[in-house]
Amino acid sequence: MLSNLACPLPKNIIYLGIFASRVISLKNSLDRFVGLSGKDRRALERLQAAPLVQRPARATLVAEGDDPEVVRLMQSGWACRYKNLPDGRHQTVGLFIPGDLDLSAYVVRPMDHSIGALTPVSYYAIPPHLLEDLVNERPRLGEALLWQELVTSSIQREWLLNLGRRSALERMAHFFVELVVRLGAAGHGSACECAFPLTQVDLADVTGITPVHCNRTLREMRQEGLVELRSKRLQIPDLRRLKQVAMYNSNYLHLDKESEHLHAAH
Amino acid sequence: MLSNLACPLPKNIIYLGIFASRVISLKNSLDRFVGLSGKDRRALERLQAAPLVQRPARATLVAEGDDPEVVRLMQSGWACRYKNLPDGRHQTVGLFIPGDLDLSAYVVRPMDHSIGALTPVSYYAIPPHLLEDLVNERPRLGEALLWQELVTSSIQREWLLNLGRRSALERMAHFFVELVVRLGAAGHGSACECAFPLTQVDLADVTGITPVHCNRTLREMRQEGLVELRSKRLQIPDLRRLKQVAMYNSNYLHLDKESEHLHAAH
DNA sequence: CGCGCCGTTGATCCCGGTCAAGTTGCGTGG
DNA sequence: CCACGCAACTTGACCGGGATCAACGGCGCG
Repeated sequence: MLSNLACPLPKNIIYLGIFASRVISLKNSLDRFVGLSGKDRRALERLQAAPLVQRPARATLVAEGDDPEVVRLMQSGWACRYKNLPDGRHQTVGLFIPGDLDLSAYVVRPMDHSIGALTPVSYYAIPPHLLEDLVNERPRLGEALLWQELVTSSIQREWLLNLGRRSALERMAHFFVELVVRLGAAGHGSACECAFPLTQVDLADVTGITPVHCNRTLREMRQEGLVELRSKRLQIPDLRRLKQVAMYNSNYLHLDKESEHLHAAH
Repeated sequence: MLSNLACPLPKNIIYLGIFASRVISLKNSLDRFVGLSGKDRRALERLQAAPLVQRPARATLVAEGDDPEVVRLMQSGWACRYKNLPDGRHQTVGLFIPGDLDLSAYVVRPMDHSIGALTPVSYYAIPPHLLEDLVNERPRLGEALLWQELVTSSIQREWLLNLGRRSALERMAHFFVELVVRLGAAGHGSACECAFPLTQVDLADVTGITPVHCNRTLREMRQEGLVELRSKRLQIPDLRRLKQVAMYNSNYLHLDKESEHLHAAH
């Protein structure tokens, strides 16, 4: 599975900048959810003690059946969760971008899916007990983690709707919109453009179609002026129209909690 | 949406028996995950203070966009989560059976999906603050709730694989196996038989196909001797074969934590 | 220079969707 | 008691989105 993806996220440099204060992205994302006090934030900074692991594109970070030993906080690059069937079929069931957290190891149990690097990645390998201490000390952080998990769960439900009821073109449109929105919220890319390091095969794995049909659908979208996909970058000429095509409803990302910051911070 | 389902879970009587000690099923399910101490269990019993709500079949328990005000602990009957598209298409994205918990309200935010009763249901309407107090007092319970949520998430991932890569027949087979296993683990039904109050339309909503094709697929399964579905009961003559057809792998339900009970209890 | 990954396109097939028309069975009201 | 209505289930005929199989071009890298 090791390979060498030619264009490893041009924006990595920016990610690194954002992570100058290394856990800031996680703090931002947790903060958005529940509102953190100064003490909560300082407690979070202890995560910086965790080692930073680097892996090449296409590396398997954790395989189905493994007992994961660390909680992973993505620092740069993209990764995905995926599941296999014994006859070779497989489906991507989730996407990690920088700032995303994988809590699989937080409550120990064998993995029911695998995690693979889509690009070269780096992540903090956080020992579960470190997180556990943190949560015992600052219960609000535990709530924040539950929040994180609930949002991940919510995205999965939208993907279920995607795979169950949207057409191939609608699925791809929906995925593209979700992508710019999530990346935008995390501080990468604008409202209508972002990095897109996935191959067409990767994209087919995400959308539950075949690579061939993925190619044809992309051509159609290109001809319709819905998206442009060149040199590992995604451009959306008319986001409003793409959202219409995708029947996109942003409610499932729960990105609108900013107003509630006031409640807990002090 | 109100209707009158003729056969409201013959086993309700048994459910009621099981709930003689009303939260026992929740305790069992949480206990399986993390192991609870005597104090944890006694704390859980405070949930009995929550009011027991009854709703008819086909009632909407919570609608997309609502701000849910209570955490729901299913006591009897079946319910499901579902999502709609503006043009009328919709997809079931999760199933509630007795003992299941919906934490949507635990961290307040508008619902990104709806919850509907598939049969007459009753559930405990737990005020979030009650749960919050419980968790602050007994952090282990917070961990148990996170566990619950992680397993729910895991089931959703398996459903993603289902919708993305399994054929109609495989999906239905997989759903049936999951059902007997989950119901069995919750103490309802045997390894090869259980209640099945869903209509073919409900089943089509779950499996992401049309009711017509659902009917034909059921016929095929019946002819193959894979399942029998009569008078709201599901019978599986040869569970092993059905599992093979479904390419079923039980790892995602994480039902094998019993051995770890010892760790925390005292 | 050649191999392998990625993207692209054509030809053909088939699973599952769509439309339409029954049938069955139960609950309700005359 | 029967008539009616409606929801669930069933089946047939046809269609089409997407899968499958196969081939080829571009290009980065060893």
